[in-house]
Amino acid sequence: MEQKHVGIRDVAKAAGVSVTTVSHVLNETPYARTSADTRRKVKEAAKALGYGPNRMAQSLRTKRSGMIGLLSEEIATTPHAGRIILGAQETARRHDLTLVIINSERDASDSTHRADVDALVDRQVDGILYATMYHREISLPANLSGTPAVLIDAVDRAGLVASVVPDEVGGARTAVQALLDAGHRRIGFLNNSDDVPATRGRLQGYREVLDATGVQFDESLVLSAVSEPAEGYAAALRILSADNPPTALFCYNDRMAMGAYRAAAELGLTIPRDLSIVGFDNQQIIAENLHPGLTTVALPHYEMGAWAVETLVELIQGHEEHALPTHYPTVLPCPLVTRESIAAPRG
Amino acid sequence: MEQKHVGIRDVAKAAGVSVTTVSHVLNETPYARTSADTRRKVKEAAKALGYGPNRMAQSLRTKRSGMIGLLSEEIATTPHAGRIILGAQETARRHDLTLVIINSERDASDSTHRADVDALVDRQVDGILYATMYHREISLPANLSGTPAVLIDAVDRAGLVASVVPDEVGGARTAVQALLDAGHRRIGFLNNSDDVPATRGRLQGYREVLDATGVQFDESLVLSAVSEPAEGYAAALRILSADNPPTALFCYNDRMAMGAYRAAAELGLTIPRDLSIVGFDNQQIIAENLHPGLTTVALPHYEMGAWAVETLVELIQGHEEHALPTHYPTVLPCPLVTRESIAAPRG
DNA sequence: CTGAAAGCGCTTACAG
DNA sequence: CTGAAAGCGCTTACAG
Repeated sequence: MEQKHVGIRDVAKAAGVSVTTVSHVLNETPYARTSADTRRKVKEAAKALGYGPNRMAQSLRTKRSGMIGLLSEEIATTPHAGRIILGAQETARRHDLTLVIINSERDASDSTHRADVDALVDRQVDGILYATMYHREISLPANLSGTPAVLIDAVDRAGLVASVVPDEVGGARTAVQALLDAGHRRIGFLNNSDDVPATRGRLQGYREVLDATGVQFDESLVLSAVSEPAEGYAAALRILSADNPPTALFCYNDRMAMGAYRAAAELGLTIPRDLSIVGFDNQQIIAENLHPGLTTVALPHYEMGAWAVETLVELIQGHEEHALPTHYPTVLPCPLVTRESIAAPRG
Repeated sequence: MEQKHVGIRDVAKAAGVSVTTVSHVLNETPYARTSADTRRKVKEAAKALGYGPNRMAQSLRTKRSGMIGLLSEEIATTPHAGRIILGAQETARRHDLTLVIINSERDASDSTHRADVDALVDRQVDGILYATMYHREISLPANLSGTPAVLIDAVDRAGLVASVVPDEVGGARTAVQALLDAGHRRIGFLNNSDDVPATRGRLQGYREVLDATGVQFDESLVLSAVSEPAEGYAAALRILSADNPPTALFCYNDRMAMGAYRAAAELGLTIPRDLSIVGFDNQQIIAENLHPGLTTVALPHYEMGAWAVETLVELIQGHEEHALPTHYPTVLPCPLVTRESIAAPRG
């Protein structure tokens, strides 16, 4: 039906007015006064013709594309990423912004990253979101500096751009507190062996809350391993077979917790009767389907995506005064998701 | 640094030539002859100024935006979706196309879908990819008809637009054949209870390969349930506790297989010694981390994304002659991923 | 081999 | 309250 593109001129002709007037009524230009009758005629003509303004032409004229770019490392292939996209997209839509997503490989070269940024800049995006697949410290492509930007789940080594990350310390405190509240005092920690912010933050939270409760920190209760089920299994087996084993385990993530479940089963330990476990990440498919369901701490992916867009919008509009100094990353809470893997210690 | 936008005029000025010439050398216009010296000067000036053409201005002029839209239902939140995006994006990049992703809610209204299509059309995308979160039959928004489009993991009820789906029948044949090859003859099938193409196709494949092998179809061996771990567990418990239970289970998906593993464990059955299991989907986190690893059939998500973009590019370029009649959906193979859950039946 | 000029579809001072 | 005209940054016949 709309074989040939219908433009603002067609609407003007149909309504018997000038294109100027059509533009004013369709955009509801605040200072432009138009008669009710004219407005009606224009709107009717536009609807009848199925007119939609050519956004590229608009952008060219207004210097605002209404698009923001989301540059992400492997985001499309990592399980949590979807919620970042969702949070960003729903928020973007609320601001009438279209999200353009570019997925780069995890270990892409600097020049690839620069090319991705250039692609976005050439497309005149109004701002850029830069997301990593897990909480990391990164250096940004130099050509990003000309465009408003915010980092998601990452902090800028140079401390120049706004960023939002999960509250690793607080999340760990929450998780361990749940164990303490249930009465546990010997709490093992299966930590990640990578030197990333989450590793350090979760250890810090673990220690802080133990301190606050007056429980002596016991180094032998903390094991580091690759944060996957197989390694979590091995580490759990080791710690649970030791003398004076812990009555509860705080796992760096749900994947390691998955391994810990298997270790417990092999050792004849029933969860949570003989062993309480708390995870981190709230990775749906794991936490919901382990038996019993895994109590864990959720990462605020959706919220980070939403926050990032809100902040980007402020940057674009030049309301930076409202924003905090960008070198302090914004930290979002990690709430506890209670299922059935925690009980009081035996006896 | 690049405070004010550098345009083609700046390059022309710096190189001491006209904008026409700059355009020709930068775009390598085939019929335009330029001296080697001019080309060098232009390229140097462009690089020195960090010039990148304004894609919106280009598009406005050329009527080709170089963008294709990916409209998806919940794609960002479903575990497999990432691979569709990845396949589509890598292929798009190879064709110098930018992918614009719009995520719509699963049960969005028709008007929301229309609005999403309009958003893409207003942005002048050259074509649209429409993806669903699992193999489905759908009706397309009417306003899609003006734009080249291809469906991913979905077929058009009206049979008008090109589409690509997994070979459900073939995948099921492959899965069941693996069980037959191991020597099983009593093979249970835990099917999905939803009336979707995968349910029908996988049942068909199961029957076909049984027939081909001369194994009598036994209705009591086929159970239908919600395709989740809990229901898979219940169904497996039921079928394995019956008289003359099957020696192997073909599960509609890995999630149900996950439940079947638990049922087997409770029944004291060791996999694969006492019971062989084959799944469908190759959902990484499940299939890899179940013990023993789950042999399953992979869905060609990446390939569907890639195929869809290739086909869309042909449609855009008007090479439809190459394409098959669009009312036959293209079907892509589902290969077996062998792990450790299949062995010969006991005794 | 090179350049002047029209025009893609809009918005926006500006004039009336 | 309404409209003629300039111009956003490019590409592309066309002329030379």
